[in-house]
Amino acid sequence: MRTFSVIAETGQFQKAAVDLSVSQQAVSKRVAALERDLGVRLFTRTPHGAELTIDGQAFLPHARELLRAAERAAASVRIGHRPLRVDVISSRGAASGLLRGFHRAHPGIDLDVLMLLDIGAAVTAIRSGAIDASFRAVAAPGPPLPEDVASVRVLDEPLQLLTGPGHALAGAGSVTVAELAGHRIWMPGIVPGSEWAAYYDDLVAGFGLTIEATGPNFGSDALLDTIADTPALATFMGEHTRLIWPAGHGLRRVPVTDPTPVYPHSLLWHRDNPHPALATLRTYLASTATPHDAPGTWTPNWAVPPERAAPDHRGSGRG
Amino acid sequence: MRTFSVIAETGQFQKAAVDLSVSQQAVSKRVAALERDLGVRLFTRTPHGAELTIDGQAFLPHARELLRAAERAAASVRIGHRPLRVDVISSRGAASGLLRGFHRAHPGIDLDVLMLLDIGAAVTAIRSGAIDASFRAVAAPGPPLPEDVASVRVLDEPLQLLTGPGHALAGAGSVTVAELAGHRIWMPGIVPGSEWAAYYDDLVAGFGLTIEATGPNFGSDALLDTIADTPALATFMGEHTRLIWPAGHGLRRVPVTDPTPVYPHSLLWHRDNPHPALATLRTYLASTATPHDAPGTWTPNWAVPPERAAPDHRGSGRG
DNA sequence: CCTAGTGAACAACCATTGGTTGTGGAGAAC
DNA sequence: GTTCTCCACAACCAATGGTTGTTCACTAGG
Repeated sequence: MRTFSVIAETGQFQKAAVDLSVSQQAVSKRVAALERDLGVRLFTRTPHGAELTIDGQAFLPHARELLRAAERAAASVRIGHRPLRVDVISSRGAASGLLRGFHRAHPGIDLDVLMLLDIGAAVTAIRSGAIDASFRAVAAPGPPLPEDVASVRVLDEPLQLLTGPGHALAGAGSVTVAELAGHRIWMPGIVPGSEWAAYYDDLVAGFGLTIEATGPNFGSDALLDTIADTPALATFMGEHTRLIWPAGHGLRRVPVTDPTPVYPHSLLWHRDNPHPALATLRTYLASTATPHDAPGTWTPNWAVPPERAAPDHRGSGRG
Repeated sequence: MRTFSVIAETGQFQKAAVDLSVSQQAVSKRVAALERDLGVRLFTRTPHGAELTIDGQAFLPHARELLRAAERAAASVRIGHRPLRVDVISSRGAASGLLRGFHRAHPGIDLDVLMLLDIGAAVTAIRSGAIDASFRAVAAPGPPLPEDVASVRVLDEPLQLLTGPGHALAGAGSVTVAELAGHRIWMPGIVPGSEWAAYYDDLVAGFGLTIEATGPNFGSDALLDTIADTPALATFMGEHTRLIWPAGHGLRRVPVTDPTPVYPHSLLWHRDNPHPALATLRTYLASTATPHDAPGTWTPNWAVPPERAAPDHRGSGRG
C-alpha cells in the first residue's frame, strides 16, 4: 500500500524505489503482487514512468486512508506520547464541543475519543487505566466516586426544548418548566440505568413532567424528522448539542426557565494518571469554566457540588 | 490485525486459530510479532484464554477500522460489482442528500463518493471511466457536454439567505432579489473557474448584487461563526444543504423570492457506462424529480433545459 | 536509420518470514 | 495429586520478499 501510494505521488517506480530505500525491482514486484491480488491493473507503464489507471485512481484514496488508519492504530498504543483517551456521552454533545475547543487550542495533542455506556463503565475504565478521562454527570445512579477517581464540574449546560414548527410552544420565546407539564416529551435512546437516565428521572419526579423514552432509537436524523413532523411531540436537547440541520424542518429551540434545568458535566480522571496531556486538558477546562449552580437553575440533588473535586468517603455498593 | 481482532472476539487463541484455519501456534506467533512491533502487551494470557490489556482495548477499535478500510479499498476495484463512483460538489450539499436517499432505498448498492474540482474535471473523469456519475450544473463555464456524456436535471434547489441574528434581514419572512442589492454577501471558498463560480457570476451580473468571495476558506464552521457574529454579512446556501447547527448562533434561513434563484443540479454519466447501479440511480432520481423552471424562479441562461438529456452538438473547446 | 539513454520487467539467487508439528509449563477443576 | 485446558517455545520447511544482473520497449538525438 505504501509503495503504491509513493509511486502515485512520484509518478515513477524508480523514484519510489529510492524514496523507499529499496531496489526498483522490488517495487516492481510489490506492484505486480498487489495487482495480482486485486485482479486489476493499477498503473499504465510508460517510457516516462507510471500513470494511474482508472482503477488506480479509485484505489488511491482508499490506500491513503488505510495508511492513515494504520498510523492511528500504531499511535493509539505508542508509549511515551500515546493519545489521550477520553470518554464522552455522545459525539454531538457538549463534551465533544469542549474537546473540539481543546483540540483547536492544542493541535499537537492527539485525542482518542470514545463513547462508553454509562458512568459505571467510565469509572471502571478510568480505574483500570483503559481511558484517561471521561465527561459525565456524577454521581448517579451508582455509588459515590471511589477515592482514586477525581472529578470537577466543567460545564453546566442549560437544556432547551426542541420542537417542530407545529408545536404549541414553537412560537414561545421561552417556556417555564411548569408549562411543560402535560406536554409529551420524547427522548428515545436513553440507556436505562445510566446517569443520563437518572437525570431525567429526577427531572420528571421533581416537576411532574411526562417523558417518553419508549420506541426504538433510529438515530438523531430520524428523531429530528419525527419531532419536526409531529406537533404533539417535543424533546430536550442540551444548549451546546450540535445538530445536523437540514433546512425546511423548521425546528425550534425554546429556552426553558423558572428554573432552567442544566446538565452538570464533570470531568473524571484517575488521581495517579501521569499522562501529561491530562493536565493540559484540566488546565484548559478550568479556563473555560462556566458559573455553577447559577440562580434560577436546577440540577439533581445528587450532582456533585462544584467546589469539591471528589467525595471524601468511599461508596459501599450500587444503590 | 485480523488475528488480533478475532482473538478479541473469541477470547481464546485456540478458537481464533480454528476460525482462521491455522494452528494455535501460528496465532501465538502472530500475536507475539504484533506485540513486538507495537512494543506493548495486547493480551493477558490466562488459563481460560486471553483477555485484552488496557492497550489492547484501545487498539481494538483501530484494528477494526483498519480491517474495514482494507475491505473498502479492495471493494473499490472489485470487478463485477465494484461500488458506483459518484462525484458531488460538497459532502453537505443537496447531491449528498440525494445519495443518502438512494442509499436508504438501495442499501445493497455500494457507493464511492468523491469530490472533484469542477465540471471540467468531472467530465474528464466520466469520459475516462474514472467515475460513473457526477452531480453538477451543466454546462458552464466550459464547452457544451461532449456527445458521449449524457445529463439530466434532477433537482432544482432554491437558494436561501443565511444570516446571523443581528442582520437587517434576519427578521424577514422572505426577501426579494432586489432587496439584496447593497447587502454584503460573503461566499468564501468558491473555486474560480468552476461552474459553481459561474452561477454566482451570472447571478451577480443579472441582479446587481455584491458577492465577496475573498478571504481564506476556513471551512463551514468558521463561515457560520462569522455569519452569526457579523450583522453586515450574509451568505447564500442551498435549501437542502445540511449544516452542523450549534445552538446559540441564532442563524436564520431566509427564503429568496421574486425570482427565487435555484441551482440546477444535473446528473452526468457516460452513455456507454454499463454499471448496473448507474441505471438504478437514474431510475431512483427520476422518481424523486422536482419541477423544473417553475414560475418565479431563476437559473442561468446556460443551464441545460430540463427536457434535453444532452446537447446535439460537440463543443469546440473551452471558452 | 542507427545509437544512446531511460524506465520497467524478467531471471536467478538467497535471507527472512510465517507456516507446520512436537513438546513443555502454568493454572484451574476434580 | 492428577488431569485438563490453553498458551509458549523449538525445530523444521515452504513461500515470501528482497537482492543483482540482464533484457525489453520506447524516446530522443545525430
